[in-house]
Amino acid sequence: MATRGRPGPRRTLSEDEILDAALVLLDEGGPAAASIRGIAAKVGVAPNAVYTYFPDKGAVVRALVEKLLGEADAGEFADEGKPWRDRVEALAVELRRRLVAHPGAAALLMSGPMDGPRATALNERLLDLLIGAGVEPADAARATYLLIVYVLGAIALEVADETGPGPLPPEDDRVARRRAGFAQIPAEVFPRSAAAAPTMSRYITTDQYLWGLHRLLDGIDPT
Amino acid sequence: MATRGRPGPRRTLSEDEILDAALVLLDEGGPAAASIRGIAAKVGVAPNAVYTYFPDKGAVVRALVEKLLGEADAGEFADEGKPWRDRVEALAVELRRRLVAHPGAAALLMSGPMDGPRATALNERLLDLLIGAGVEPADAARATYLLIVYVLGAIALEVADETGPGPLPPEDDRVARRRAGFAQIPAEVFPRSAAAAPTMSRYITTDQYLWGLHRLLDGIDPT
DNA sequence: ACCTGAACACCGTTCAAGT
DNA sequence: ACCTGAACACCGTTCAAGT
Repeated sequence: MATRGRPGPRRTLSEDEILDAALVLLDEGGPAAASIRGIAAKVGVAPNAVYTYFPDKGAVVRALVEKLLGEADAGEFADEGKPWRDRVEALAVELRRRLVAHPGAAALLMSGPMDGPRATALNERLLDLLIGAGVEPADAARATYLLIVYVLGAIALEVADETGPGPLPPEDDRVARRRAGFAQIPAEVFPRSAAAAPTMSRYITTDQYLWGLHRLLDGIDPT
Repeated sequence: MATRGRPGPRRTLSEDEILDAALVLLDEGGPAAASIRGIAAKVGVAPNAVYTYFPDKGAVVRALVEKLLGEADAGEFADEGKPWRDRVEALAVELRRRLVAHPGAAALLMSGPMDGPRATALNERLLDLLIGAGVEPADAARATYLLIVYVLGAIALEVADETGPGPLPPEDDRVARRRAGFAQIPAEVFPRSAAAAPTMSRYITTDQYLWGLHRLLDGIDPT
């Protein structure tokens, strides 16, 4: 559906260039840096030129979240030859890997409804996989949502732990910093938590993430 | 530890008054309304007077989240006579009820690390409960985190679904609105999702929330 | 110690104008 | 159609001053 009328002087930008600029700013400087004015400066136009491509800032954020979700929706979990648990695990790991690479953007994940086409595609993939595994369709729908809540919740909590801008430090460093924090818990007031501090400091690791995922799959497993 | 020197002209405010004002603004006008300037106007001081009580806006938000978490950490789930599953359920329901009553504030839940005293108290309570139920301490720590991820993730996704300011409409209305939205899913592209639309529209209900919680408890249950 | 007025360096967004 | 300059109504935060 080509629009009528003259094509205009030129189209110096594209939606994707704007989203890429927003993501880079988010990665480098955190949420404050990803302003409309910052994005415009990054791509070399006046601030209000952005409004030619997106109606408002919320639309930019929504499009960025969608784009990130879409990029994660691919990979080995599509291999129908593998056991369904392995495929779910592959998807969960891939989603986490991609989103944690952009902590500033990942923090925006749950800032709006998940109703875009990419989110629906993710839902569809998981639904299909679970039904293929023998889960009753109605239960598969609920289980899909449960999985999405867990995966996105775990990722959101993980990146929420990181304060400033810049990329996420290596897992080991983050665990060490948490351990130092948990060491401050007063054992007189919170004896259980103080005793569990070594375990708690590993919450943000891949193995805790997978442990949780499998406890959840245990509750879903139709066999 | 009383501070030395003269007491000052007067202390017209308290931390709690500021947090209450912030919560009311958040409830009525959404995140944009809960500005430092808005809060100051609401409590009748100049904008910068707020900085006598909190070092910056982030501290106000963190304190508000902590306060909300603390308020939810109470109730019947403390009854040690009841089965542990019922107690976890009571806590989960209470947390959701209280947080969903303030959707604007609930959206801030995962915007920072959960390391305050109220969050630790919640952790302690759950840990104690699970260990009392016979779960191995190391597993209990992991299970506690799993439960927190699920509960907060589900609540965050639920309130993310609501766009504007004002209180959350009744559950029935929200379900109806979602059903209308899901009805738009193209069945040719997403056959599974389109077929599951009636189930999906109920994701934000109490029974789906509890269903997910119990699938998760099934994976944790030591018996 | 606590509060105020004024200012600084930002925002998102709109509008009229240019091509 | 697309972009610009200028402006509007906001932000969070700081500073010097008052009591």
